[in-house]
Amino acid sequence: MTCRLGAYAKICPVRGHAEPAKRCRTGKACRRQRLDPALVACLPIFEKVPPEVLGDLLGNAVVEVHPEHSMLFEAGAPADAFFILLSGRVKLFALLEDGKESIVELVEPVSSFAEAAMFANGQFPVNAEVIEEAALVRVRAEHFLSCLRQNRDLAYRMLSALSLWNRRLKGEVRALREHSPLRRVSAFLLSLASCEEGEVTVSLPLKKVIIASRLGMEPESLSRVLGRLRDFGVQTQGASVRIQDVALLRRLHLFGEETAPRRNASAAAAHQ
Amino acid sequence: MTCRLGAYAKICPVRGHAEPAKRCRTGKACRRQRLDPALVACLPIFEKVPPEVLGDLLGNAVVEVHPEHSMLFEAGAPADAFFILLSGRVKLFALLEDGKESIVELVEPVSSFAEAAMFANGQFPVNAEVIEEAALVRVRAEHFLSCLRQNRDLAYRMLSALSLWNRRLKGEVRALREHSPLRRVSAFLLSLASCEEGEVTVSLPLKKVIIASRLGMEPESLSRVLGRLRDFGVQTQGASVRIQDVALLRRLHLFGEETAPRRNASAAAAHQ
DNA sequence: GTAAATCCTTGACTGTGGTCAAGCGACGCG
DNA sequence: CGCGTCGCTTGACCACAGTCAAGGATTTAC
Repeated sequence: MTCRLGAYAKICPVRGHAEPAKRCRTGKACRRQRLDPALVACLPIFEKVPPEVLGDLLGNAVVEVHPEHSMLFEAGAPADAFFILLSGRVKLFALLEDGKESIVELVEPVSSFAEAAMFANGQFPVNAEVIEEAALVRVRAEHFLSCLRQNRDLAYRMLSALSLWNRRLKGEVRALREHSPLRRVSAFLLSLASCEEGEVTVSLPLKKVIIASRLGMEPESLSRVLGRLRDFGVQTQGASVRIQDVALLRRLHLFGEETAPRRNASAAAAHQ
Repeated sequence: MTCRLGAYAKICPVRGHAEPAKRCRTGKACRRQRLDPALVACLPIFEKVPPEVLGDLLGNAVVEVHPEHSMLFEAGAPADAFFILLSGRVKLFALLEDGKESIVELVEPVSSFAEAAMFANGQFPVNAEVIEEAALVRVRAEHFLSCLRQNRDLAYRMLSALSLWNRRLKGEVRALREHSPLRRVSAFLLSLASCEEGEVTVSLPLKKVIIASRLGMEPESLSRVLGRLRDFGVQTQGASVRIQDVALLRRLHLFGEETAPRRNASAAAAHQ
């Protein structure tokens, strides 16, 4: 269905919610509010969890708003929970012998972290500190794991979803490493196309800035590539893209510009 | 420990075994030989499985050598196994209404496929055909899942490992999307460095061609970048790289070339 | 309605990564 | 020893993606 474009097939629907989970300005204490499960349903581990189960799984979790500089956990502490970052930023870091920090990762919304430690049933391997007022969901390991125990299917669903994500990400890495921007764009367009040949009109599911960044290029470059694709029968106007010949675009994607004859002449002729 | 370089920390040890699992030329029938668990221990799902358990888990699996064009499974068939490709190539594809194929993915060694379908306990969503004589391990779902059932810890270990891989891959995607080749190389070097500041000499764990491809660039570019890094106190000769000042390299990686003063003068002075 | 803002495109310029080609050192082999 | 291959570096060249800046196009606000 996606013709070797696995990487981009799943690109659009999820990730980066439009509204970054309203941030309530609090002083020091972390204010709490109920969590809408839909906000986290797109996370890899929850992707295959049925919505009605997800609520139970999270155990009426609340959103905690933590101010800057608050520590979420320290390395070595028992990993009795994992976290979902809805907005703000969190820094994961290790402390070296000489007291210096070594940043392991900057977590950005929306994503979970410390799940691995929880599953490993051990201790947090690093420290976590809020570096920008953050809305967080703390999921208690005890409850979470007991849900998994009661509902064996759940673990399998998560394994399945994570396997798929691994596959997707690997594909994306490959595409970024070895495909030109033009190929990445054509792959993206093809992943949107519903048919395998002939003409089709697709509508871009996101703003071009976002698409560009997902494809690893600047919006200007995306514009230019779309312009270059015009010679190959791809008309773009606004968010709707008309692909005159899906098979042609696919050849272009697979074999590059030389092998695919331009739609230039015919297109130009048709215009007049 | 890796200072925001998560993506590359795990780059070296695993992946792409030196010897691609000896390929025994067979006619049509698939010859079998015992499987060395060490060959597959590096796969994401098995990464955290203790070696002694891995043998049981695979249930004295054998390596089957399948000739080109053999079908491994068809879409819709019950997903009663998953596969590990040791050598050769396998094509995953869907069949469209009009009978045409749509390639979903080309699987390359060493990697597993169809695990997601097995975990989901359903049917294979696509067809799989060997397109280049392939050494494969077929892991029966029944046995595999019953192992998971008996040893609950196993599923958690796999969840943990897959979560970590997801994190790593996400990091790698980010690096490829938004870091310049120079930054990727410096990140790679820093991930090899054992200390956080001062001088250190690391030895490249792989051939430069391989490193270059992992970092998403041509070997020539890697050469040039290493050359440019010489101005910043990074001397390369052969596989050994001497980093004069790890902290300096880190600044370079984080903030770019402008902010990090060149080691040019001092280095040149030191040489004479 | 105009004005403002946002989104997108286009142009010009520059840096630089890919490509082709040659050169170099190390190593293995007859 | 010469010869080859192989891994790596260097140079020259060019295509092209990033950047800055300007100008449309479209939507939103007032």
